[in-house]
Amino acid sequence: MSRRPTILDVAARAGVSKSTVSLVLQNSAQVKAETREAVRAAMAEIGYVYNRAAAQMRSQTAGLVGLVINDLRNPFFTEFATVLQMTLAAKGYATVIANSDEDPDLQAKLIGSMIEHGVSALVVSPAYDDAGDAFDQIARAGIPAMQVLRKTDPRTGLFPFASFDYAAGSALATRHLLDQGAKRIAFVGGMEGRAITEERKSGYLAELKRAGIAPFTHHGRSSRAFGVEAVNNLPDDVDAAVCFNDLVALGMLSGFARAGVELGRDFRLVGFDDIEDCAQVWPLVSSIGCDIESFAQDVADGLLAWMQTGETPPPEHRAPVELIARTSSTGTID
Amino acid sequence: MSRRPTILDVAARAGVSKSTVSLVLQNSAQVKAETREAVRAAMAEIGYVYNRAAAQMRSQTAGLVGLVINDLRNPFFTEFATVLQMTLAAKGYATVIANSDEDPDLQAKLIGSMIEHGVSALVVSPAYDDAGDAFDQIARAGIPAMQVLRKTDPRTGLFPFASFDYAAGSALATRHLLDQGAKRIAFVGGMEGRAITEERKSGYLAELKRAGIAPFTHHGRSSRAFGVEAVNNLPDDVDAAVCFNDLVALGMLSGFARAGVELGRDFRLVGFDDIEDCAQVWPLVSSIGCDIESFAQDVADGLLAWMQTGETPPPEHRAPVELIARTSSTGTID
DNA sequence: CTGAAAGCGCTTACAG
DNA sequence: CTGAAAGCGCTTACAG
Repeated sequence: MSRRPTILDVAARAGVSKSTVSLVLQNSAQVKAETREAVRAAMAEIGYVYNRAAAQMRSQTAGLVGLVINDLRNPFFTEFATVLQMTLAAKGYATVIANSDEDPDLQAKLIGSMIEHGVSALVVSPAYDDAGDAFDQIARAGIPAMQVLRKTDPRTGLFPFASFDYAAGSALATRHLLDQGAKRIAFVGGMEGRAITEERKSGYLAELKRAGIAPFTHHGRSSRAFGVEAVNNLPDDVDAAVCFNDLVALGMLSGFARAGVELGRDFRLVGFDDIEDCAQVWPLVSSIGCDIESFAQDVADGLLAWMQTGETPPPEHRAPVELIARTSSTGTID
Repeated sequence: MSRRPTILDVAARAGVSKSTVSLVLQNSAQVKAETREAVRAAMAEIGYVYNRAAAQMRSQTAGLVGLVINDLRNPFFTEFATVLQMTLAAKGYATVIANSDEDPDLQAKLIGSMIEHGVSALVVSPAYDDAGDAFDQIARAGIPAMQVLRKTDPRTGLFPFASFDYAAGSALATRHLLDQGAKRIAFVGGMEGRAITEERKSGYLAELKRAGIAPFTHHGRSSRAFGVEAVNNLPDDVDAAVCFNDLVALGMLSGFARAGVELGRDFRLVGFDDIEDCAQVWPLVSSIGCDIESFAQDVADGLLAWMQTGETPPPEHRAPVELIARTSSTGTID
């Protein structure tokens, strides 16, 4: 039990040269099947473990992908991270995951650390208010990197942006609420001025304009807590709401439950993202479904192609969304 | 813009030898402050990026920690993973995170990959039904590794186990429900026979025995969906429940809301884990608080000590838990 | 299809 | 406090 065995030990054991062992490790077709088997057997016998650091140093590629997320505790991002990690793992890439916790300085540090670790590519759902350091760093390192779900760097040629068609989503939600007979619809949640808030609001505003109804927006944090409080901060004539996201909608659901207001009858609600909870609370919460699983897979596939063939993903990709109408907006039970 | 600069380029620029540059990189005290500054300046000027693969190869340490989680989508584990990652990042370690999705084969592959990447330590919340491959692999590699929240390998000397004092938790919950006047208390959720289920059940069984009341257990998956259905599968005289976890409790909450049963009055409920949602749904859900944030920090600290000083954590650590009584069991509003 | 040689970018004793 | 030299374990042309 001295040191870990190396390819030299494997070579000695199998009676071949170390180059041959290296070729076997890379599944090269130029090694005879028989030789390959002998080498594999030798590896198993002596308990050889591939040393990626050495390989990485020589070949300049680590089989490592970095993922930096602004809020990893948000189930929407967790699901994204999980599917991305699993898809990449299936292709032989390990994923270094980090939560920037909406902190641009931490984000810059994390990205720097990942670059040092030699990640082959990065996926970033960026914190807002970044001074540009994060992506400048990546640009200097010349690593393929994508912006997902949030865009903070305008260089989408360099850092392609992938997200959902949020404007279409809120338009769908608004039209649906009007169809259900809503007279005055509020838009609740989301920090004013942020790109994602404005996108999600734009479809709502467009539909209301078309219907000749005045909008009412109540902005704020995208949390359950904000949703709970929002219930008490709406004008009396508001009888429906499009929420910035499901967390806000779920918070409003709790607030209304507490206040004895029956959702789907006294008030109509549509969330955004269709996280799992929407179908598991009562009343069931209508939402704009963003198929995060397919989205994460698409991102993974695009990234793999980029790393392997050099083919850059399109500068902007908008995944389709759909309305999932449930009790909170229809009042019907299923 | 040819290749990335190396310490040789930095040395040339700063007018020192490459050893000096290396020492500066390691914050060695033997370099004069003045020299250090000159070297740092040179690095910044030429855009030097530390190459960890090379360092790792020579020093045999990567500054990388592996985290393998059986279900990364579960908010309890997400929180754990997030805090662990952030604590390690603050100490200069990057974290490779992977979701084994309860699949022992995938788990073995992921651990193998992490070992190849040269992780300095591993933290595993293992999938059940592992044939032992996972930890055997780690044992062979001789890497510090901890089992957290679930124990599947009995070698706690080699793989220390850290978790919460679950038995005390369910005893607390049961006693509390009895104090509230519950006559017949069920234990709902958790797969029968699994260590964690049996632990969480043991305190419940002990308290009921003490009170001379017959237990009623309804086992099953630890999901909201199971909780929703469980509501319809309890004997009529059951008027309270200790749930295996909060997901089950939240599912039951939805089920009762749908059935028009008022929690805290018609039925009393205590969950387990005290995830964020408990305080944000309505009625508020009582739960056994497991301070996952402190726990994750303790695990991180223990692991850092182990890596740095070789001091092994205790074979078994049980973090204390507390009862958080809320509306679902007390019927009172705050 | 296989072998001998060079080199990836660092760290680590060792001399000075 | 600083410099010259060896070597970590692979991959990569290049010969054969």
